[in-house]
Amino acid sequence: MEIYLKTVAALSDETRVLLLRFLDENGECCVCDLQESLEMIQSRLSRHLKILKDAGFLRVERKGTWAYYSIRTPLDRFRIEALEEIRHLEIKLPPFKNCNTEKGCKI
Amino acid sequence: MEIYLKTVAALSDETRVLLLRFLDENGECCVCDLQESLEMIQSRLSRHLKILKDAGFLRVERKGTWAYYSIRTPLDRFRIEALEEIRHLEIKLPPFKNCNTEKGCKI
DNA sequence: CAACTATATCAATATATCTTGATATTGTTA
DNA sequence: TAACAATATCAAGATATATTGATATAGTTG
Repeated sequence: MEIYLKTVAALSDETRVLLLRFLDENGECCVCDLQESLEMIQSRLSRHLKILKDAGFLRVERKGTWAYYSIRTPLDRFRIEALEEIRHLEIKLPPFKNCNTEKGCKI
Repeated sequence: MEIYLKTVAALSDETRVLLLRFLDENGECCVCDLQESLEMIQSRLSRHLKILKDAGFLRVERKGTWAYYSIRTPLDRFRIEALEEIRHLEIKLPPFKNCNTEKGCKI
C-alpha cells in the first residue's frame, strides 16, 4: 500500500507531471538544464525530482557534481499507463534550454 | 490536466482505496452498508464517495432517501489499470455488513 | 402534519504538502 | 588549499486536504 500511495501521490502534482512529460520528450537532462528550461528554482526542482525518483519513475546518474535524470526503464505496467496518460494531456511544454556550463554539463 | 489531477488525487488516499476495493469486491452498496462495514463516520464517507464520483470512478443511483454507489462502467483504460493495481494491494478488507434497515436499504 | 431517517454539506481544527530562501555537501578548478 | 559550482537538504510560512461534529435537505412513516 505504501509503495502504491507513493506512486500515485507522485503523479498528482502539476509540477511533477510537467517534469515527467519534459523528460519523456527530451530524454536525459541534468538538473541545471531543467532549471533553465522550466524556469524553476533549484530547491523546488530537486525536491520534485527526488519524489519522482523515490516513486520509481526516474533514475539518476551522477557524473561529478552533475546529476542526470531520466525516465527509468523498464517501468511496470501501471507506471507505463500513467506516463501514457500524461502524454495525452494538453501541456504547453517549454523548449529545451541548455544551461551553457561549458565544462561538463553537456552530455 | 484538471480531470487528470482530479483522477490521480482521488487515487492517492488510503480511505478511498479501501472504498474502491470494497465496492469492487462487493458490488453496489448503499451508504449505510458502507458505514456499517467500514466503521466510518457518515460525513467522512459521504465526502470520499463524492470525490470518487467526481473523479469518474463511481456512479450513484438514488432510490428514495437511499443512495447506492457502485463502480462506474464502462471505465476508460487508465482507470481500469488503476483499479487493477488496487486489486493487487494487500488490504485487510472488512466483511460486508448489512445496515439492517428493514424497509428499503436492502437491494 | 410531526417525528424520524439517510445523505449531503458546512465550519473548525488537525495534518500533510508545496514554495522559498538559507545552509550543507561534495566535486571542480585556479 | 581556497574559491567556486551543482545539487541536496533544512526551516518557515503558505496552501491544500482530511477529520469530526453540527446542521441542512429530502424522503419516509406513523
